[in-house]
Parts: sequence; structure tokens; C-alpha cells
Amino acid sequence: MPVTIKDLSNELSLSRSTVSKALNGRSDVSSATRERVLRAVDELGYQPSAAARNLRRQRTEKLGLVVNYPFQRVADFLAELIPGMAAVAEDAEYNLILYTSMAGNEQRIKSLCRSREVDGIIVAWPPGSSETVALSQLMADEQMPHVFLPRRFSNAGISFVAADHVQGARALTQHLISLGHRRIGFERLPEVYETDGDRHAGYAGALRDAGIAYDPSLVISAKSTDPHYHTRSFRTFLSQPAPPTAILFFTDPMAINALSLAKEQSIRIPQDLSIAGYDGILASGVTEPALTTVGQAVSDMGRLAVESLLQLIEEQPRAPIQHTLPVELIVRGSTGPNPKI
Amino acid sequence: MPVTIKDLSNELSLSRSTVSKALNGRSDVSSATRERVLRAVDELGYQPSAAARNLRRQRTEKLGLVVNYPFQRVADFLAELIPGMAAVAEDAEYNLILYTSMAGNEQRIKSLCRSREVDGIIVAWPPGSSETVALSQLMADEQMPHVFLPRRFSNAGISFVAADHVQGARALTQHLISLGHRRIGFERLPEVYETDGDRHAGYAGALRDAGIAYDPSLVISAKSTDPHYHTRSFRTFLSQPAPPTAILFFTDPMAINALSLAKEQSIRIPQDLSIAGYDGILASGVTEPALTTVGQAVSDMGRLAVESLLQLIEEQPRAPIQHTLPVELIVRGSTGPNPKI
DNA sequence: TTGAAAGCGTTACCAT
DNA sequence: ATGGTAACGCTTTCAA
Repeated sequence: MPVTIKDLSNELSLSRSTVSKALNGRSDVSSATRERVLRAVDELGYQPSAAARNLRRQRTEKLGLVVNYPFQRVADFLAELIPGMAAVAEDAEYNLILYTSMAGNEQRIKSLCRSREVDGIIVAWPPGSSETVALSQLMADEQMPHVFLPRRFSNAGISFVAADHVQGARALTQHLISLGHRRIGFERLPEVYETDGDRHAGYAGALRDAGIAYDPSLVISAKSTDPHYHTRSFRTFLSQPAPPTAILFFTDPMAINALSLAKEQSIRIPQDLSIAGYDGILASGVTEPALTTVGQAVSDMGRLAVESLLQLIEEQPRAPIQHTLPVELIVRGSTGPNPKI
Repeated sequence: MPVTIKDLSNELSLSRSTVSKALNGRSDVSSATRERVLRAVDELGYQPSAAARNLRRQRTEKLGLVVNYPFQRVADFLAELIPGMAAVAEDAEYNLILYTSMAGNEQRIKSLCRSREVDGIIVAWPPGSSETVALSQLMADEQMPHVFLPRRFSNAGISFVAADHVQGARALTQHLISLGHRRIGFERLPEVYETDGDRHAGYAGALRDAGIAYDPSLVISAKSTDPHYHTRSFRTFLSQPAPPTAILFFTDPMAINALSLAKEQSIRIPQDLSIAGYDGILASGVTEPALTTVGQAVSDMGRLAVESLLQLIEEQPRAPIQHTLPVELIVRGSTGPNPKI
């Protein structure tokens, strides 16, 4: 049987209330009493029951981390994200509870909110899924503070932490332009709404700034992340009358796929064709040649998401908290000067 | 204000006890009543308060995952481990609570046990740290079910899930022997007690089986994982009068380091020297040449650890649960025939 | 400065 | 089959 506050009060011949006050640093306790209590805590090895405390205080100091990603596919993303989150949370005396099986089941999120087993929720949900807006509404209805990540919402009113993909795609495109490229392909992925829109906007913006006309035949939409589509897109790019001299892929895996397709066809990267990815996954650094890409400060995003959530919980601001973090252009071997000039 | 059981009982003109029974599937409730209750649950959107339930039932259906690894350094290990764990836990209606800041602080583990905010603990603690035995004792004293991972304990009485490193090192050594190698170096790492002992035993065992004399000059102990030491060990290996024709490194990073040292010195791998790692980290598959190594079924280990912990919690067996999983030899390009024959 | 008592939302025991 | 009541362990209000 664990030691309870009652044991303490018996031992000390004090009331439970006084002991509780001493424990919680109230001012209406004599310092002599406080000393005695603290000493007894040490001796008896008292630790408050989390359940009792949670019930009474109506909060748990736990944050839910709802992950709706296939872990393996984004291993390094999560491995960077989670420790940052946990560190910030634990500094604030909170802990993270993991929920990995809530995809496509609003009901479970609703139950989670109503059970009040967490004080707030961080939703790591792929940017593609449209139901996230409904999800946010649901949590708002349950008065459950929540932050989305890593996606931006055009809807106002939703708190999120995301990366500035407009800037990222712009920087990447400018980099290619500065290497002399004029026909720059872009394989986009409309599956991931805002993110796709942002990266496309950055790409188009950089072209516009450089006075290069936007050529729709250089922009191909992938139907999904299935490699099959990318392979077809890649062929389409190269079979054009005036094929691109550089191609920007929506994500690193798509670019890495292109790298191996190029090798098969004896297309030299970057001498014959420049290739760039996006996201800066670990694997992008070890391909041959290594991939030029855009990296996100994932760890910072995690930290910021927790900080934001804690703010929502503790300060209850009326306005949502929205952070868009800068990204970093990572220039490596897969991009080089335009061979056609 | 969330809906409570009291609201339900008012709405239905039933006592709270009856409602509770209906909710918990007791047999002493008429099925008509149960129907009414369940309907009301749906209508009012009732969800039991986790805190109240935890307090009353004296359990939380939460498992603590105490991680004392630098996340980044073992990113792919954790990324494989955690989802497997979470999946098994959630199937059993448990959730994982993450604790990442408990290193070197027994007190926090003790508090965690006493607060009873988890029903059991999985300790992912590097095999090196000796204090783990004390830690286990501490949790046992607090009657907190716990499982260690991924390390074996020679002490009986401690539950763990680990990989069979004797077998792994034996398979690796046999592989080298079958390639004609007779002088096989081994850089061990005594820092990680049992694991080091096991891998060394596997190495020595394979040599013995093949009738090759154990040559102490071919076994070098690294003081730590600091690359500095490995570089020195590597030079020591090669400066011997009869240098090894193959070297087995305690972990993949050490082997990868050797790979780049070899490249610097224009030693061809595997033509001039065979190199093998251990652990099967992701990076081992993308080096040039790719590394021969031993892979662990990390995901299975995670699943098994949770299953074991749940068993300890729910069935309270008197004996500890100990699992040693088989490992898999992964033959890749870094090992080849002995050039000296 | 201290303490008595109520209450957080459940579940379990014992009557009815 | 149903309900009253106590109890889980804590914090808070109010009175002394």
C-alpha cells in the first residue's frame, strides 16, 4: 500500500488539509509545520497519487500526441520531433501520451477529449487529409486545446506549427535559376493541400521574379506517393521536345527515385540534369550524389508545438497560435550548372 | 462541463450504481435497462472520467516508456521500436506515456512508481549502465511491474527482452570463416557489459568450433564509443606483423568509421580487407560498399516487451519474463573472400 | 495557523 | 434487478 496523505497526517498529528497546504506551498502554514511535513514526506516516502490529484484538480499534466503517420515512412521526422516535444513538456512538468491508432476514427478523438485524460492534444496528421478541419472543430467543441503539426491551415482559427514552404520552394527554385536553369520542372503532389499550394507558389514566384514564363508542361501533378506515378512523370518530363534541365520534386523520396531512374538510363546527375528534393530526410544526405533539398527545423517545430499548446492550456488566449518556421536550403551534389548554356 | 454518470442517472431516473453496472457490462442489470443506458450514453455523449476511474480502480491503463537514449543517435531503433509498442498497447486498451528525462535520477523513477500514474514501466536503457540492476530493485520494491529492453541481465529475477548476440556474433564470425578468413579481428566494447560479453562469446565460440586458435592480439577493447578510440584501434589492427584479413566491429557506426578510414588509406573493401558491423542500423545499408552486419527484429522486441509487461501486470506471475530473440545475419558488400589464400 | 467537511466522478458492497 | 452509501486520495472552502 502506498503512503497517502492520511498516513502523513496521522504520523504528524496534523489534519490532512494542513499537510496538503504544506505540500502545495500555501502561505497559510507555519514554516515549522512545513518543515515537519517535508521531513515526514522524505521519511515515509510519500508521493501524491496522480489519479486523486487529477480528479480533484481536473487536469492531468499530460499532453496527447496523436500520430497519424506511418511511423516507418517518416522515421527520422518523428525521431527528431518527439524528443524535442518531450523535453519541453517535461520541463514544464507535463508528459506526452502517445496515441497511434486514431486514424479515421473521430469517435476516438471525441472519447479522448471527454475522458479528460489529457489537458491538450498535439495532432501530427499528414497535411493531406481534409478531415482535419472537422477534427479541429470537434476538439474545439469539447473545449480541448489543440495544435496541429506540421501543416498550415488556411482556415483561420486553428492553431498550428508549420514550415514556410513558400519560402523553401522559392529558395530552391532561385538556386536552380542562379545555376543558369531556365526550364525547371516541378512534380507537385496535390494530395497535400496547403503544402502543395505553398511549394507551388514558391516555385511559380521565383520564376516570375526572374522573368521566366510559367510553362504548364513543366509542372506535373502526381496522383499519390506511389513510386509508379513518379516513374511515369519522370519519363514524361524527359520525353518533351524541350525537356527541363532541372527538376524539383515535391519530396525527397520522389527525388531519390528519380536519381535511380536516371542512373538506369545513364543520365548523369548533375552534369546532364539537376535534381532537387524537399524535406531534408536523412537518406537525402547519403545518396550518390547527395540530394540538394530543403530542410525543416523539425525539432524546433516539436518544441514550438508543445510551447504553443501549453500556452493554450495555461493562458487560454482567444486567438489561435500559428507559427510558420523558416526552412533551410541545403545545396548538395545533385544540382549543377545548366549544361545547355 | 462534461457529462457525468450523475447526469445519466438523473436523465434516466436510475441510480448511479445501476448506470455504472450497465456501463461495465455487469450481469445484474436487466437488458432493458442496459439498452436505455447505452442509448442515453449516445445521446448525451457520455464518456467516463479517466481520473475518477483511475482513482477508483487503482489503475490507469497506461504504460510508462522510460527512454534513456539520446534519441537522435538511435533514431531508427526508436522509430521501429515505438510504433510496435504503441500498437500492441493500444490493442489492449493501454497507452504509452513517454519519459525522456529520468537519466541518472533514481528519485524520479521512484516518484513515478509511487504516483501510480502508470501500471507498468518499460525501460529502454542502454545496456552499458550498471545502475539498471539497482533500478530494477527499486521498482520491484515499489511493486511496479517492469521490463527492460534491449538488454539481457545475468541476474535472474529481472524481466527483459533482448536479442541473442551470442548467436549473432557467432553467425557473423562463421560467415567470415566460410570466406576463408583465419585472422579475424574483433573490436569489442566492454562498456556494454552483457552485450559485449555475448558478442565476444559468439566470436570466440565460432573460432573454437572452426579450430582456429584465439589470438588475444586480434581482440581490441574500445574504451568508449568515441570515434577517436576506434581510429586508433584500426591502426593497431593494421600495424600488426600479421594483420587480420577481416575485422568485426562491435557496432555499425564503428564499422562505418573504419570504412572511411580504409578509403583514406586506399585499402579496398572487401578486396583487401573485410569489414563487418553489428546492429543493422539504416545507414549500414547505404554505405559504399554496404555493410555486412547483424540485424535485430526491433519491432518484434517492442511488441514482445509490451506483451510481457501486460502479462506481468495482469497475471502477476512470480517468475520474471525473459525473452532472447534470434537475430539475422545480413550479408552485404563489405565482406569478401580472404585475399591471402 | 489549523482543521472539519465537502466534493471531484467512479465503482463496489450490501441491502432491499 | 435496483439503489444507498462508502470509499478511492486529494484539494479547497469556510469556520474556528
